[in-house]
Amino acid sequence: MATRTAIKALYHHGNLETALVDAAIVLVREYGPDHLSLRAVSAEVGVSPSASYHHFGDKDALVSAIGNVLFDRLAIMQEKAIAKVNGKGASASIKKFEEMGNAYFAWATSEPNLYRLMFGGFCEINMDEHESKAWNLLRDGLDELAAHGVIDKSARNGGEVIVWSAVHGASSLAIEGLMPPSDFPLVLKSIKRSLGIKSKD
Amino acid sequence: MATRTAIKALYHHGNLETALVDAAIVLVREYGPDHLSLRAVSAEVGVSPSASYHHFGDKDALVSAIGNVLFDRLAIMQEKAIAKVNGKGASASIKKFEEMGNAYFAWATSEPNLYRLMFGGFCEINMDEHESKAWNLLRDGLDELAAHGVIDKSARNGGEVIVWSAVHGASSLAIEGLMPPSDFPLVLKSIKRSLGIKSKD
DNA sequence: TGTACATCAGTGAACGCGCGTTCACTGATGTAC
DNA sequence: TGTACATCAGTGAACGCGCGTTCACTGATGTAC
Repeated sequence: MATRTAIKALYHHGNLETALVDAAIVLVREYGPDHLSLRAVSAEVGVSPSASYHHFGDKDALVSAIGNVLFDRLAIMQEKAIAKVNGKGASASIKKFEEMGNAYFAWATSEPNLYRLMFGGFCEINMDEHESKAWNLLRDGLDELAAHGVIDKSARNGGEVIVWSAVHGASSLAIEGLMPPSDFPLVLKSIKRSLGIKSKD
Repeated sequence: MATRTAIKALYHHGNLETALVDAAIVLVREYGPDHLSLRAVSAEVGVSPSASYHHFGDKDALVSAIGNVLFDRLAIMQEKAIAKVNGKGASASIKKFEEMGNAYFAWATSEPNLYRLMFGGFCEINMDEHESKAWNLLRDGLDELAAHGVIDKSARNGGEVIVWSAVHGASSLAIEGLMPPSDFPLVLKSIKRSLGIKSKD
């Protein structure tokens, strides 16, 4: 029954929690992490401001939920980029590693406001769940490089921190207009050099 | 005359602009860059909210002023750190370079809220004046390394972006609890490796 | 040195606004018999 | 299958608040003569 469904859609939402998070992401993307308000998010979804309180204890809880979703999305973008790389040898593992970095940087710079929310101290990030998703990608990538003998043990050790620092730093500086995005290849090359991966160019 | 001075101190401030910026920094340091309000800043100084408008066109102008002052302070900290290094040879230039990085990281992690204001998209940074102060320090440091033959031309090229990305990234990740501060030496070592500077340890 | 006056640097009341959060409520849904 | 009722997922009005900004104003200061 169309009426039934329409009423249901209007009244008992069914997916309010997800809808609120999605709407919040739309608003953050547009107006920035400061300037986010529960009332605006509720209005965007078409629900009363107080409805949110059935799903989130307070505004901070919503913001943290957003943060965790964004970490997921970023990781998914990276996974897609890796999946596009064909082959299995040492050079494929290098290519995957590069594409992971490129995907990260591309996502960050194309979504500056979302990236600011993630890393600007706005949200509590659930380390166990989401940091480790980003972290695991990086760890696996480095492990693969090590397994193919592309990097040695001493470079493997602490590689995650080294790589993430450089890529995150470049993303952040580019977003804030302190580094031209076109310089990212330089940063990527320096990361490879610091890990002992020879550049082809 | 004491009375005269007291009245003057109360009324015509003389240094309101500076006082507002200083008070704002105190408040940002404590409560974060979001949560800064012109009214709170004015109250902190002991002046009416509208007084600020004789010195700053709007809130954003004050925030940008803060940002520029903070970039200065950070650069000054680094200059102090460099100044403590004795000697003139190649190894002194390496030591200076390391201390510059350490000073940057130490300042950032000890003032997370100030650092967030600088790099969180809150303020317009006056590139010509202040970015170049940070930039010039880095440029000079790298030039000195090159002059002493510690790094070669290909490493010198683009060195600023590479170093700043890594150090800024590590600072930001540490502040957000995504990297233990004790890992910074690893990052510093990797920077040196990527520039071709041999680690002593 | 004293006075008149322009300018400077503040005051304080008021504006309209959007915010987070609360509360008593009610319509829709699911379940037990 | 039908009914009674508990629970779920919303409504909407209201709260008190702090905000950025404006405006007409006034006391203090500096300057010209």
